[in-house]
Amino acid sequence: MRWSNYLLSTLREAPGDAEVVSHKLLARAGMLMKVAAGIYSFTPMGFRSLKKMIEIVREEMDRTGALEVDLPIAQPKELWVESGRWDRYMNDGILFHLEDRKATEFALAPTAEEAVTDMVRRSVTSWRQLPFNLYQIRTKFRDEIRPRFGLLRGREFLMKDAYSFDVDQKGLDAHYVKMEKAYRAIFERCGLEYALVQADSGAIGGSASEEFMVVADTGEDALVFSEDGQYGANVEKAITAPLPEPWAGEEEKPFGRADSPTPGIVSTEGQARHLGTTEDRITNTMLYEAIRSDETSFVCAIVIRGDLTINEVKLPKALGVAHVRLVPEERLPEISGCKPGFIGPIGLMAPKGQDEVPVYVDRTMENARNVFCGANEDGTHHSNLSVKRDLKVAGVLEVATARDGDPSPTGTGVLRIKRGIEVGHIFKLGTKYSEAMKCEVADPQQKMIPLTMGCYGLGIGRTVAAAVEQNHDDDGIIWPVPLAPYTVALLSLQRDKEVLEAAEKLYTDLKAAGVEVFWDDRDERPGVKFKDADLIGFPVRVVIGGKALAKGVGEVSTRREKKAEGIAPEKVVEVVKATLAGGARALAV
RNA sequence: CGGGGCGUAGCGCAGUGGUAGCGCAGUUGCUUUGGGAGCAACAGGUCGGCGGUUCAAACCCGCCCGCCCCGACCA
Repeated sequence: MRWSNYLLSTLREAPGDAEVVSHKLLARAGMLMKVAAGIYSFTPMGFRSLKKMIEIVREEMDRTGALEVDLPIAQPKELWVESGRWDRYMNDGILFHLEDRKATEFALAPTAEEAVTDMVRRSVTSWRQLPFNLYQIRTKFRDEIRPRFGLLRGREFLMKDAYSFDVDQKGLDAHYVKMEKAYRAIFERCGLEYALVQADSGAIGGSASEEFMVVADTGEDALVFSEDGQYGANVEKAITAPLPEPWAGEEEKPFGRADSPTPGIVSTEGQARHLGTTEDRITNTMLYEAIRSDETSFVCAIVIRGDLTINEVKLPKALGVAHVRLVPEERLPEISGCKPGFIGPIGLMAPKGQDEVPVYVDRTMENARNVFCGANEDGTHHSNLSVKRDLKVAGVLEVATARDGDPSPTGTGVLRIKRGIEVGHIFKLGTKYSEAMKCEVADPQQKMIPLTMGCYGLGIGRTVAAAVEQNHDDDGIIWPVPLAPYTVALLSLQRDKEVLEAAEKLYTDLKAAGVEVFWDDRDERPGVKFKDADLIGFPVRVVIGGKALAKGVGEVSTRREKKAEGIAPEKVVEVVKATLAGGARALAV
């Protein structure tokens, strides 16, 4: 392709609303344009990279035997009511929805469990028809509360979603492993540094789930890794080995009722300093409203060490409820009798409809003794609390957030925290949707059984953006060869007959050799062409200019290394092909 | 949804009540031609929208819309 026949304009400066590198560079390179918050257009150049990604995913999915389908984006409300997700997503406010002229409601699908389950239940009646795995690559909609980071969190975005159907857990396990392998193949083909981590399964539901993360500082997710590489988890899910207990081996001292004044000091750090102790001896008591799936709720107290924070993703699961939220500050006095900072586990007053406020302690507090806790009176703490002696504990939970340096659950070494971009997520769904939507088949004993499902998402645009986050320098994008819009940029530096003829010949030869070449044949100065080629990030650059041509050579360089070598024109195609075959990391000469 | 900020030419920005500007990009001409050239001329604007105050509003006031950041929330 020749630039003079293309629609492409680069920008010297990034749009002011672009925040992350991938958005800035894709916009400057003229590949991507923002149309509204979280909604983007791909230009011809940008769409080529997106299509490369689509094809890689499609090839690897097909290789596993998965079957491509096309499910609707506009889905009738009744399907979503059937699965129970309409209310849930509407409450969260993230469901794009609309009405047709008869006021029938539709959702713009954020995922397609309902649609695919509906397709399957209309198609199967016998266990003999299983197993299979259905996938699609289509636009998804999520009215994110806060879209941000360019393509990394859009409201309209391209996603591959796959749904496996089996008669039993064993079949699901096999599908899950197959998908994990396919995802590894996909991200490896894209040349991305990625990690597989344990994850929370979130609103989709189900049991096991793991996330594929591209490691990048701009990532929204915090990831926890053991130093030996044996353990990796999203911080939402991560556990630690038991922490060292500061009170280990101590005798229990007599409980000191309200004997420790902490006037006006609400921070754990300040209280520890004031009381002459360390933060791990200060107990924080947090009051949460736990909301069950049937919308009933109760207030409970969570007791945790002052140097730790409660993980609000782990908490509802530990309590066996659907949701938690902190009790609003203005309601605290009616339950505790004091302001935040002085709340403690002893003497809480149950709100209406509740006999008592159950007190749960984090695992790290189970054996705590000789620690301070709030006295439910402003400016006052109790001293020498011993959990087993002084508290009526409703349960011991594992709800602390893992920290950098905490001991690894693998038993050796400590945990380290890195940031990552979630590009894929695989779930073992189980029978959640098949039961709700009566997607059943007859087993060999003629018993009707709900199908066991898995679901597997992969963000197409997000992965392309993640590739840019991971592969760029000050001058622009450095496309991994498999995702490059064109693999070779051909630059003709002057417009005299010799240069143009030599470039024309190379252009023809490269195309004939099956190389995707983008020829910058514009009437621009050399510097402009160099800058634009670097910005767009073609992995290999071929330059035809008066200087080198006078010596009878063209120049070939890689975007990554930027060291140009003079190559005889008849050798250029060969060198380019060899360089691309090696991933364009270094010139193959 | 809470807090903060922004909205002026394609992009980046200046302009605090009195003729709407600058840089880049664009068009034409001349010169230039190996890392975002120079000179000259030109073109391009409902100053986010609506309403108000005023002799006069990009600027002051009100309402609305859009966008960004922090937080809460979240496949």
